[in-house]
Amino acid sequence: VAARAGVSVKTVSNVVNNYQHVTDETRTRVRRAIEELGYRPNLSARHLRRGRSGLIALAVPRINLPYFAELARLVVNEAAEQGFTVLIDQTEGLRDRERLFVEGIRPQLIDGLIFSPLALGQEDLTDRHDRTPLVLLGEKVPGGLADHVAIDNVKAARTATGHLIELGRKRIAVIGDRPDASVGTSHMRLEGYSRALTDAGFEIDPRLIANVERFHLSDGAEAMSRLLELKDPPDAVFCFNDLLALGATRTLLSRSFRIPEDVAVVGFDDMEQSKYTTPTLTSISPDKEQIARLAVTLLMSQLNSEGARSPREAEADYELVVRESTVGRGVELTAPGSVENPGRT
Amino acid sequence: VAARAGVSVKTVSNVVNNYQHVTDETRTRVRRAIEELGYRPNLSARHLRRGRSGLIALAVPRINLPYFAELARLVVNEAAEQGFTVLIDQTEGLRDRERLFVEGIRPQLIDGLIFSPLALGQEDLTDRHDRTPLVLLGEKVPGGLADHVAIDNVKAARTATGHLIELGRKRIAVIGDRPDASVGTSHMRLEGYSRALTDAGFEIDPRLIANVERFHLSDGAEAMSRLLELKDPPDAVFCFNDLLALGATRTLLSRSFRIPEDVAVVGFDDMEQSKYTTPTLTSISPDKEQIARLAVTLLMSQLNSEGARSPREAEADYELVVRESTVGRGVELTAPGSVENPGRT
DNA sequence: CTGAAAGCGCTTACAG
DNA sequence: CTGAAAGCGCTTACAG
Repeated sequence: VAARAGVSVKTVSNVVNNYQHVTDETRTRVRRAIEELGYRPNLSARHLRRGRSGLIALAVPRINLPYFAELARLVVNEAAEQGFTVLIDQTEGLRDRERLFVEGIRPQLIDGLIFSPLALGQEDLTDRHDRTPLVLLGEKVPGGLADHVAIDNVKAARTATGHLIELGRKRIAVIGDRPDASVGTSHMRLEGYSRALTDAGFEIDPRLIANVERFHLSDGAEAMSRLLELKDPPDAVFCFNDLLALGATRTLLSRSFRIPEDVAVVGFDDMEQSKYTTPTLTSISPDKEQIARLAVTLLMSQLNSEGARSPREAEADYELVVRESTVGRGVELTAPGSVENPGRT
Repeated sequence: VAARAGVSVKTVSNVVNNYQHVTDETRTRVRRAIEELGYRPNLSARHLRRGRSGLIALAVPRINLPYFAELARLVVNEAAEQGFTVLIDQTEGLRDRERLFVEGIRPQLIDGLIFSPLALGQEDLTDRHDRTPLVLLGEKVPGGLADHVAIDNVKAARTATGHLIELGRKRIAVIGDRPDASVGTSHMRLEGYSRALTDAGFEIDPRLIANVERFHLSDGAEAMSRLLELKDPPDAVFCFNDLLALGATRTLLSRSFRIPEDVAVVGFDDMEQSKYTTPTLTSISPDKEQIARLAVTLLMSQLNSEGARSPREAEADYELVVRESTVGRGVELTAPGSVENPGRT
């Protein structure tokens, strides 16, 4: 290597890696040599030798979905602070692809995986051969087989539904049930919705539960259309994410329903743009920064623990951000949105 | 390695890499051995030996901005088809960070870089020591120093402005000038705007040119506020991206201006959600899929060409998607948006 | 504080 | 069709 530009290989290595025991003078001499020769250490070689690559993967259904895009941004930043680089995998929410990633599609290249599954089942984790440290996000896979970060979805859905009840809404619909995904986020949010209604002495009307294939704009728009066809249509709708809510909003406004006067709308995720839609969208806002931080921290703790550590659960905070879609322009203040019901204390 | 599970190292390698000259029987025997031992090839070692990592980086200002999120999705998919994995860098649009990435922050780890710069200057490319293949996106850096993919921004801006002129608008404002960025996208779009006006015999009123710090929602909202304070406010506004347009829309609607009756709005980028806002947003829609494909293709061609190849320019198509924000509900058809003026033929 | 050597786990000419 | 060996470019005990 650039050894003959001054001293020995060892010394160069010491300088490059900022180790001790090098005279200041030698250090500058080596630095200059590196500069002159345009030397760049080969990271693949370093990885091979160190047994660690400094790469982690983030696997999400689709990176362009606002929630995942925002999360990706935070994970990339958080990882960078720990000296790690993030590479992106897209599962499309397909079970087969999700299994592939959990099984380790890039053997021994990545040091860890942060994974937001949609369809993964417990048995996929039990079968797991790959030993890459894993942190699961959001969707809870039963069995406690891996580290997991999420907010309390049941409680959050209760908060959202409770908000609508407090506003005096009587027929509260929900968009986002996915009956096929027996376990998971949808299920927990539906549970929270049901509990809130029951607690308030409401009956649960199954016709007000609209299911969807995916959590996209078009699904929300279509589901809302179906709800409006009921002979006794809803006066409020709780959507399991903001995209569904925007889709529903579109349907409502294009049919000249007023929001919130005729139908109040609540979303989930609090994506960036929900502050700027018309009306601005009331939404459950998970602390995404905290989620990203917890995920990276848990991953690092796995990396630094010898052997298998017992899996950990971490719960992130959330809050309900109240905006025009439930309370109208009346309370529109200068602030972008008032806050109510913190996730935990 | 798993050699003693059957034959020799060479044979195992042949099997793993799907080479010829292995009996079917041997092949299955080796496969079984691999399975039994749970063997995973070490990719770092392979990279070191092959001199190629199969990793490419995508550097964008922020991964959560809808345009870049959508682009990232397509680049990741396109790269995956070529057997490459994408890792994400965020520059925040800061010149110093952009220089860092162009200089090669991960020496010899990535095989190539797809880079969407905001602040990079010609001299940053001239000084470049790093030899990693590079493809620039969007922002054109003069000097023809690297491969480059973009749409014709001048022409696209002309199309957008021309659309407003055809609709009979007289005072057409623009949001998105960035006077400090002397060269670049903003500049070209402003140029297209000016030409369209001049061609139509309009005078250019500098008070109708609103500049912004960044291309975010809040910048659009603020710029629109400023334009509305003019004693002769605009009856149309062309925003240099959809986020600016949504911010402007928010300001307009919250002050009870009607879109498009009072003010027509055109955006740029045609992000997913612009089909579902109220009103839906007329926007210049670059062919993002084509951009991603061209970018990856150019990168691969650099990888496969021995020595330095002379830089190439590739132009992607665009179209103007006309929606409610310029023509109102009247023409709302069943289709998500009609199309006008293809980018090129 | 520094030098010479081994080894991380692959792949690939080179013989056989 | 297969075996034994060299080498990718680092880092790191091990001597000195």
